[in-house]
Amino acid sequence: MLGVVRIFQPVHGYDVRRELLSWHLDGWMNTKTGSVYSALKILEKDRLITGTALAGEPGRPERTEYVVTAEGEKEFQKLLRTSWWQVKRPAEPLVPALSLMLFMSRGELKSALGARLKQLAAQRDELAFIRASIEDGATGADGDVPEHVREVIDFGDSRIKGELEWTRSFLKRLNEGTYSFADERNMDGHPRPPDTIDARRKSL
Amino acid sequence: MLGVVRIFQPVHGYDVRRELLSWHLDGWMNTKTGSVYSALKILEKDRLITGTALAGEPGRPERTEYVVTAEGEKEFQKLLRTSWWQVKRPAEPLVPALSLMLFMSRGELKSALGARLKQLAAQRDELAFIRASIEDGATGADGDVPEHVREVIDFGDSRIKGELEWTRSFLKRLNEGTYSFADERNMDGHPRPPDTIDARRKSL
DNA sequence: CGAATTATAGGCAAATTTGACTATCGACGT
DNA sequence: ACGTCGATAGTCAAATTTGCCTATAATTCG
Repeated sequence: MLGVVRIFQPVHGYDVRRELLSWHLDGWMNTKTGSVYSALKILEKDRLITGTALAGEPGRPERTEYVVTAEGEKEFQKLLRTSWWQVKRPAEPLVPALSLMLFMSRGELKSALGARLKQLAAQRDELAFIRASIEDGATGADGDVPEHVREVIDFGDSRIKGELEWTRSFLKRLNEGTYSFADERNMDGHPRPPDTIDARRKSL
Repeated sequence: MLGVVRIFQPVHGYDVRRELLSWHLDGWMNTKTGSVYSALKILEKDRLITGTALAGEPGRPERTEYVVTAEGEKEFQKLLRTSWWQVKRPAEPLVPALSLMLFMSRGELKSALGARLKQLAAQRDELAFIRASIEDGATGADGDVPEHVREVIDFGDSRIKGELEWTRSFLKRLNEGTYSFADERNMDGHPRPPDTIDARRKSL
């Protein structure tokens, strides 16, 4: 990401990785270690940044520091502004599974949703913890995480709240017997009546 | 995606694309035309599906139909269940821009957020429209979209609601003068007082 | 001290995705 | 009868990403 270089320049690849981690952006972007270096190379090829090989210090000759060029600065502003002005839908990892939900059994699906509720709650706790570790008025001038990174946390938290709400309402619908699952299909194609009656039948 | 083949088998590549579109999954998954065919080839290589070349009909000899193997069925169940039991965080496209927000001006950011609110509202309207086009009790047996696809819509709608809430609260914070933007930095490094005072100063 | 682990720095082959392209058939208007 | 447009069906090179690998300094720990 061009922006990271823009903030921390001059930087080398390892710095970029480190800062992405320290701002806790790794959970919301898919940036693996390897892709940082190739991204930098591509940016350099496109003349948006320029790299200088640093040999200086004793045993560490292999290090390339990058700075943003004038062209890169222009491109950066353009990218930043379109990111803000244009809403882009993220790829939701649950959607494929959701489309295939009828291949599960109603019982397992309910259990899985319960597990998801717990995991989502745990994620929110973790976010709260990270948020609390950001100092009031931090500017990022020292090595610290600047205050506005809290917005990243809050943004994520809101999305999770949204998913929590949907999960609860979906669970309610499942309990009411909505939909006909793979293990419930009988002649007429209607869903089976809810659990109480099933249980009675079983006890016969 | 293995699952799509599982539902519609036997299918060929073009079918897969068509069904993904008809279920409106394209907005939440990143599946471009080309990737469908390579995905099918990989699944075939791994023996999860088997393809049969169909020449039959007049002018269209090039067509390969796929069915899921026994192994593929097992793998399918495994993938489906881990997708449900394990919450995975999506890559949020706004997060990079959010981290770089201080490189914007407060004014433009507020305008952009206003535009986002409108776009998000429009997306919800569109989702409502699609949702309404799904018939009650549809099973997907004919060419229609099965009823449970509504859950996909509702899931997405909840995420959007979450983003809407955050956007409004962020806008409020911006109006209160929180954070110090690139165009607002003065000696002491503190944010400027809120708009009212700015306006007064301007009128002098 | 010496060994093991962690932090620093980066490379690269293989897998995957992208996006633009080819080619045929049928329907439609003119 | 002809050109065009959209739907059908799929290919492929180039761009990108992934995972795992190398190597040295620094730090920890019994």
